[in-house]
This record gives sequence, structure tokens and C-alpha cells, in this order.
Amino acid sequence: MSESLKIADKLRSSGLRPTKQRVQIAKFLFLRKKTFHFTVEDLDKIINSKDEDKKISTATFYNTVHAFKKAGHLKEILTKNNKSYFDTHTGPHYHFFDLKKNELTDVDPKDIELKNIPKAPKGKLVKDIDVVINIENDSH
Amino acid sequence: MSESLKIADKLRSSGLRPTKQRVQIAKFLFLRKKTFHFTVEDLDKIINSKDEDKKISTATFYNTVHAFKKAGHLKEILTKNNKSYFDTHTGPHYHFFDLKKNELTDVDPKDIELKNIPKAPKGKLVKDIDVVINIENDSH
DNA sequence: ATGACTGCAAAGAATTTGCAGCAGA
DNA sequence: TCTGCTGCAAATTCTTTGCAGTCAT
Repeated sequence: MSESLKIADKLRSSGLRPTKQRVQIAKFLFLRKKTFHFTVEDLDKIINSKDEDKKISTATFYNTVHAFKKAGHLKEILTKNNKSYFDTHTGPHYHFFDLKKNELTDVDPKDIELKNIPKAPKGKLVKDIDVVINIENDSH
Repeated sequence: MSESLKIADKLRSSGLRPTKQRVQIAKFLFLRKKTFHFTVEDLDKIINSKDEDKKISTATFYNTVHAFKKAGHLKEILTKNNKSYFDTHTGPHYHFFDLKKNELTDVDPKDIELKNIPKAPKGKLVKDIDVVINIENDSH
């Protein structure tokens, strides 16, 4: 089965029509081994700078990324530089954020342990937990 | 010693000139018992809606909040609604974030425990750790 | 055919910047 | 006096919206 078909099925099975733009973006995002962290703007620049036949509009990048997020294919991460990053790795895991380079990296979940997660206030449920370890250069 | 003088000293001792605007904002923020969570916009609206003699400009709110943050009097918290909140409680502690109400509340640090905090990559130091527990209504 | 999706441009929001004038040391 | 700070307006950056046209089913 071709990569494009696999991607199209993945989209369809999460209720998304496999349009040309979505398939192109999905192939870029999901056919890779390593986790990829990006902002919508990054994605726009990277994909459109490839100078393919047709450019994808910025609105479509926003629509698509949010659609993928809602479908559970992307996870959003917030950082101290106040931008929304998205992560192709959707399982539970945490991040380092390099305050100088504005760069996210994964923390192996084995390497951190949250104990005694507090109960949510009455009537509320814990949906998820964000942990960001901010790092800076070791030189003063 | 008057409250205004105490606040003025607090500012001076962190290298900030106690201007009228800064003192007004600092009194509002720091003369309270309970932790206060706010965005710069909130602060602008709240303080300026008090309809005092003179309004403080938005730019000054941004300048002042960032100056207070740099001086260590405020802590920044990022949330899933992608806004910068500031917290008058500057010690190490974590937060609940109510995804529906867009509301932050403190988690008692006794109630959570991070184990095995991973080492920062070589050449880097851990500056701080943000933990946000996202909560939602317990009803589907 | 009928919704859903795209692309464009315009609007919106949150925040920053530049600079003249003002005020605290 | 002399920097540092304020205020205004304009600029920027990131994101959303409205809608006409297009495409997947």
C-alpha cells in the first residue's frame, strides 16, 4: 500500500477528508521516525519553501493542524516564549525547553516520575498534565 | 511605615524606580494575602476600571509587569489557552488550569512530588520546572 | 449533489516598539 | 541635571474569520 494511501486512510478513519493539502501535510508530519516539534508558522515556512507546484495557504495550515490535534494526531505544548508548539508524539511525555534557543526536546518518560498527583477539585477531572523543564546555558 | 513607603522600598531595593504608576500597580498586586493570577490585560482592565484620577497606559502595564517579573516579584505561567498569566506567588509551586473557565489555581506543593528529575543536556542547567494539571468538568 | 475544505484577504488579539516629554535620583 | 520611565500611536506577530469557489464522497 502506498504511503499516500496509508495516510489517506489514517485521515479518513479519524473523520477527516483526505484532501490534497491534508495529505501533503500529514505525509510531512507523520512519515518520520523521530518526534518533530513545530509551530504552525514553522510548518508553513518549511512546507511552502519546498517550492512545490502549489502553495498551501496559512489559513489551511491553521485549520489542518487544529483538525489533526482534535483528531489526536498532534499534541500541543506551551512554552515560556509564549508560542504554541505541536508535537507529533502524542503519548504522555514531557519536555525540555531551551530558553535561549527556543527549542523543545523530549524527556524520556522513564526519566521522570510524578508522585502523588493531586486530586482535581470536586466536580473536575484531570485531563492531562504538562511538564516543561526550562533549561539555560551553564555559564554565568 | 506607610504601605506606599514599604512598596517604594521594595521597588528601590530591586533596582526599580518607584514611580507613581509602579507604586499603584505594586500596591494592588503585593498588598494581598492570597495569590493572585492575572494576565496583563486583566490587570489593565481591573486597575483602570477603578476610575481613579489618571489612567495608566497599556504599554506601561506591559513594561511594569515585565520589570516586576525580571526583578523576581512575579512568576509567569503558560496555559493551554495560550495566554501569559502572572502569579504573585513566586515560590516553587504548580497549578491546576480549568480548561472551561480559563482559570488557574494553585496546587499545594505538598500535594505533588516530582521524582528523578532528569539531568539537563550537557552544558545546560535546569532553571525551573512548570507543571500544569489541566482539568475539565466531570460530566460527559 | 451536498457538505466539507481551501484560499484569500481582512479583521482581530495580544504584545512590542519608537520616541518625545516627564519625573525620580 | 540626567537617565529612566511613561504614554501614545503605530507597527508587529500570531491567529481567526467570512465567504466564494472547489473538491471529496
